Amino acid sequence: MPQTSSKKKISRNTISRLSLYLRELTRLEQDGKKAISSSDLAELTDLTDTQVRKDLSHFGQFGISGTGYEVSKLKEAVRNILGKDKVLDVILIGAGNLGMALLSYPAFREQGFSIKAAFDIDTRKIGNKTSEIEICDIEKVQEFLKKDKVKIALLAVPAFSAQKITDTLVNCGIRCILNFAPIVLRVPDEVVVSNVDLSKELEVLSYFLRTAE
Amino acid sequence: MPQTSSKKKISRNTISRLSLYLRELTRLEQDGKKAISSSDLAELTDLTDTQVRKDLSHFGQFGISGTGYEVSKLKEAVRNILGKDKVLDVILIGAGNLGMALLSYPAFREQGFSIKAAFDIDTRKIGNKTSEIEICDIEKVQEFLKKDKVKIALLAVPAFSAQKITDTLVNCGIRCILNFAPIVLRVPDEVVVSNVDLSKELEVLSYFLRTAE
DNA sequence: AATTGTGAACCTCTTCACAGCT
DNA sequence: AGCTGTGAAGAGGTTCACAATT
Repeated sequence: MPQTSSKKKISRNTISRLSLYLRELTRLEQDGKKAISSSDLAELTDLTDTQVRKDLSHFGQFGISGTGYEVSKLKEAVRNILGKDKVLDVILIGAGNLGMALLSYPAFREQGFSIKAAFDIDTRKIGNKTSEIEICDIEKVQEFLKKDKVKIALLAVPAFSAQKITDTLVNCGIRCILNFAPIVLRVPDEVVVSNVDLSKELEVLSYFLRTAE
Repeated sequence: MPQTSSKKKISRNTISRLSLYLRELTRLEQDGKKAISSSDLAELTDLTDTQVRKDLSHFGQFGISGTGYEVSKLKEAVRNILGKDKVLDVILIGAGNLGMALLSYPAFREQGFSIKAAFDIDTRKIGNKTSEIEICDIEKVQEFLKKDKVKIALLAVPAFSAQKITDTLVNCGIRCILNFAPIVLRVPDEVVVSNVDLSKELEVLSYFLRTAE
């Protein structure tokens, strides 16, 4: 099997932390900061200096001994690692309360994500327009994905219909799903799912609230 | 220091998984299922049977050798562990797009969480009512928390104001924060924060999309 | 003098393997 | 026979400690 570049498998936690670094580096650059040390970056992200250096070391050597990291250079490097050097196209499935909030969430565009289309099953919603995006019939998602090779889907539908739609999406070439439905999705190995589960997060808080008493 | 019960510290991941178990157990109970084995529960949550048993073993012995677990009994046990035997009161800070979506998110009430009040800084929004909740001036949150001892806050405000409001909330007795702002919040040790960071999740997907190519 | 990059040590979480229970 | 509960082993992730670099 031909291996393009890095052999070692990088953990999801490492990638999550890279995302935090990118956020802080972007702020630092805007604030006109030129250089930063691993310990200062750790301070900003509530991590340790070694953790920062170890994370970065998986992808190359970006620092200067005695000086630290050049902010804009490191920012670009992390952007590239995360695949954010180009705009990422996504589609939205489900135009309920949550879906509509996602549509009008300005941070998406600012962060380099572009919602190309939105779909819903509810005929009363179809045809509505928000933030330049028209809501289309879910039946047309297959047709859409045949033309437009979007790889990422935001899934904001009720739990009971999430698996069925997921199967369709995967069949049509979707490779990444950001799932808001409170259900464990079944997907082939090559498809990546991230879950945003508000109830789960609240239950975690609830547990720690109780144990702290 | 008097220790109520268990000494050992339970990891956040374990608690997250308990939340998944609770979800599936609730479904199983609704479907009329009486008993379930650790391997079947593992199948439903995409985990391993040993993981399920190990997680539960931290809190006691709930199963019957040779038979498995009684669904409704285990469900109640997990509910209690997570502190969901009583309704959990929360307040909402920030009534923008996301905040409003949270207000009208029916799953909250269904899952035993109750939004007691909502606050915003924007005078145009103050006074509006959604789902029986009136949006109040953020200036009144201190006064509110003096009377109503809510311990959990949903923080859906822009990143630039998140830390300042957090400081106020913590001073007024808030102990748990579900943070939607893309920023690492500084809080005292006794305060627990969970983060919901859409950009981070998308960046993780973006990374895995790129490496899969 | 300050800071990076990294092997080794350490720690935490997951999985194995099996004794013991129903 | 089937399944739980758990000590021990294994895997994975984090931190330590320091040589190397500017």
